[in-house]
Amino acid sequence: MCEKENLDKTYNHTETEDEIYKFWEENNYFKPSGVGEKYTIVMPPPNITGNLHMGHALDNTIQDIITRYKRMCGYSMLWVPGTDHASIATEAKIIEELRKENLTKEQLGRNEFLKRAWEWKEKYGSNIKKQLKKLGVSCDWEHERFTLDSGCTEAVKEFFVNLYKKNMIYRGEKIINWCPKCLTSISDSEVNFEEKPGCFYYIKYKLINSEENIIVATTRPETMFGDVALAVNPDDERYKNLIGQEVIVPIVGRKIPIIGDSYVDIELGTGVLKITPAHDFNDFEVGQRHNLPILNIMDEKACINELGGEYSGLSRTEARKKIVENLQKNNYILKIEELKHNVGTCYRCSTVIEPRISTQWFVKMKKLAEMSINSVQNDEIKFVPKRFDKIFFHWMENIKDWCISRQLWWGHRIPVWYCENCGEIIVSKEENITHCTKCNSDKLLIEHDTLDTWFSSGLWPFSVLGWPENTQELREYFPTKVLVTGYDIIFFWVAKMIFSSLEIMKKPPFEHVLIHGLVRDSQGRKMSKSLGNGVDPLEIIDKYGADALRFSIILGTSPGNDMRFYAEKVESCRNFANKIWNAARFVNLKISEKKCNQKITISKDIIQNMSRTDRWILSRLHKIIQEIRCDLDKFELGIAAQKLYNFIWDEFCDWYIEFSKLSNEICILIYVLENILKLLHPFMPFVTEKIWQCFSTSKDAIIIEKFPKFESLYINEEAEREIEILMTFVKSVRNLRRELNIGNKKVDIYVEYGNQEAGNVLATCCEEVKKLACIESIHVLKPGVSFDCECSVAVNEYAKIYIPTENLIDKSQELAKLQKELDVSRAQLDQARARLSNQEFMSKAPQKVIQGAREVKEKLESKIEKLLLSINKLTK
RNA sequence: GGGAGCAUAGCUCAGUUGGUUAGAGCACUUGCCUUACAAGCAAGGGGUCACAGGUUCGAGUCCUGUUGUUCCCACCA
Repeated sequence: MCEKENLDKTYNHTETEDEIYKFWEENNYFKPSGVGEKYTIVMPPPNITGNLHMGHALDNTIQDIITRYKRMCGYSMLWVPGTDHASIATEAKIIEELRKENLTKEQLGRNEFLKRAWEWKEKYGSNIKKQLKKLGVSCDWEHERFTLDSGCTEAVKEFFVNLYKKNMIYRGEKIINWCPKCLTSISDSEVNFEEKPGCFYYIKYKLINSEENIIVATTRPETMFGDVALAVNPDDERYKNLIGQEVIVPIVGRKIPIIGDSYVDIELGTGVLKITPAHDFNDFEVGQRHNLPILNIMDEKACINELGGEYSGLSRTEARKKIVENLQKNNYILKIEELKHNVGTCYRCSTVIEPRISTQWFVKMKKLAEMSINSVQNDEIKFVPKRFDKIFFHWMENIKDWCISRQLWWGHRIPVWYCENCGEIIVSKEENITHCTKCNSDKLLIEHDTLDTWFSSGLWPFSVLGWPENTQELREYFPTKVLVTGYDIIFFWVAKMIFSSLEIMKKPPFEHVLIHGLVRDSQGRKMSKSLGNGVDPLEIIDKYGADALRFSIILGTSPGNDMRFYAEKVESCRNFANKIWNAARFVNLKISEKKCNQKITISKDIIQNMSRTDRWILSRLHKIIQEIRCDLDKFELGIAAQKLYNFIWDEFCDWYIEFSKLSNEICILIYVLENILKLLHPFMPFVTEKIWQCFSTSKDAIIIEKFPKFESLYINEEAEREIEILMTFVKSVRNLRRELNIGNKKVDIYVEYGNQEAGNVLATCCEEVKKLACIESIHVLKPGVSFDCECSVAVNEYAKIYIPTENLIDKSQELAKLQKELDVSRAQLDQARARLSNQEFMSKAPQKVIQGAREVKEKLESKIEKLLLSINKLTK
């Protein structure tokens, strides 16, 4: 796939990514292996209308990391992709398109309209697929599904009929949320409340047989034509004697009663409420309780109908204006107060919702909600992070029946026919019902309404596996393991999958729900079209590479928390990809120098004969392997990424590679690099695969390599401690060099070791130390022997280091430096001593912590001793 | 009105069951083109972990309260 020679100094993602993706696809690496335990993820299906945005990028990166990790761990990994027909959103787009041709959907007719919609799907539905591939998702594209494909349609019909037979679906005339623009009902969860300015109109209603007026405060005077009563609280001293009397609705002139109902809040407004059952949810309920008539005064577009007399045909807002003018003219308005209030709007088009009485289909939610709550309470389904279960419970506990019918054409038609002859409702999975099942009449009306999009996506975890057919795949790959999604669609989607699955599959659809936050802009604002602050993931991928984008939205983030998007962060991740690229180039160089690239199997014997630095890096690597596995199993991707970043950059590149420049041993170097690449592959799939293909001795692809396994054999605390000494020493010398401002000049140093171990380590790693700290020669001093020379000194817990030089630091400056260090060390020592002399600490703290405190104490004592000597000498 | 999150370096964020001297990236200062990498290397500065109490041998972490902030749910009087 690539030439080993002449590798560019800079990693080029543009040349790499598409080629690598093609390589994976052609080799069918995304398909489940069929071997090993099954692991299933279903992709939240993006809308066919949509383009890839940062939310998708995040959601799918998380899923891809899990997928690649599990695949490398030997699972038969199935990640099912697909798209959602998004009935209301897509239908709106097509109507928009028609409008440009001066057509309405009615003019076009249902069949032609649907033809258009399918054309739209064919045209744009694959767009997002291409975009997801750019991101590097390793889902099984052969399993790709669509919520409106024939299998999903079968599933929807089966589910509907099943629930209907169990009396869990019913048809009823209720007040529902109506969007006057989309011209359809929508469910409670599809309503957004927005704060909008409005007015409180105080209107006089004249009592019959009296000159007295009752003042009613309302924000919607235009609904007066639908008034059927005034209501007061029966405990309200001011009004309770009025209950039973009648008033006249101004302008309208109709008589309506005054009723008592405890729903009325005495404190709010004037304490009198006008009851308009057809246009308000609460009024509807009050009306039901008091057996009041229902006067619907608006049409489907929320224009006043014939009941509105002269206002008939006007829109809600126009009518309000005209009616208020009329009321003012006739002195019916006492006052008008401005206020801000929350108004329900359509989540798709932001039009103000009009509550509307209509006949719709509903799912009974009580039992389903109870089951769902139980499954989360019993930990059959676990939210990650856990706090989201509270939100889920609260929502489920207060849920009302779910309105599932939509007055749209693009969607699953409700499988129902009505007999005009006997009134029978026929619910059937059959395509063509021609005769009534009860009276055999052929006068049947077909139900035109379609189902809420979420009704079909609620079945997604099992419909994509073949349900309602009892397929082998369904038996093997259901339930799924984890569902990855943002907290913003827990109610829309997650909840629906949970109860649908519990009801029909008798099992939870997944074990974990991994919740992530929103990707916001750099100022913390939600990315939105209207603000124009959206960041296009494809542009970022183009510029920095998919690996960089992926890593930047994972690194240092935690589940459920929002994050801000910064190009600078992507840039630093791009640099990280380049760093690994160059580390690999270095290893490759070593290999070609040695003309040897055999793999090694590491045994105990070999480990014992290895150099200290090799034992150290292997120990560190295996600790990291253990931690990464642990973090990934807990879905702590952000922490895992951080650890990898630090290990690769700070330990492997900055120290081990430097060490290895002095060594001829390359087996361990190769071994560590290969393991690093495997650990990193789920996060940065492209660059790791590219390197694997270029450098690896193995012929296969890294995507199907085994994920590194922790082996305690490699853990070597001694080597870690020794390298720690070495690093501390090198850093001290470097620090002193910097202070002395001696550039890159090689120096001679004189050293007094703090203890035997330090002496041994530094003696045996002499070459490494010299190279890393730019030292010409090291002269070892005997402990306690005073060293008289014009030099500056650095002190740490392991050694005292002198550098003779002409550019001596000012004596007082040097003294101040040492004094400052002494003060800090003394304070720390005091702390450690206090802790160790504390009886309760000694008796209650774990041994590990006590031992740690002892070590700290010893190190500090050694350091302080040396510092004091140096200070004494300076002040002499 | 009910609930939840967040508050840690100049900025953006990590910090998993409480345990040595609180971390990273970016930005900043200084010196280096040291043969993998200037998209780099090395050294450094910068934090009362919002505030006030409490529990504990020990609190950024747990509890209570306060302040600020964001979000969710409910709600067209």
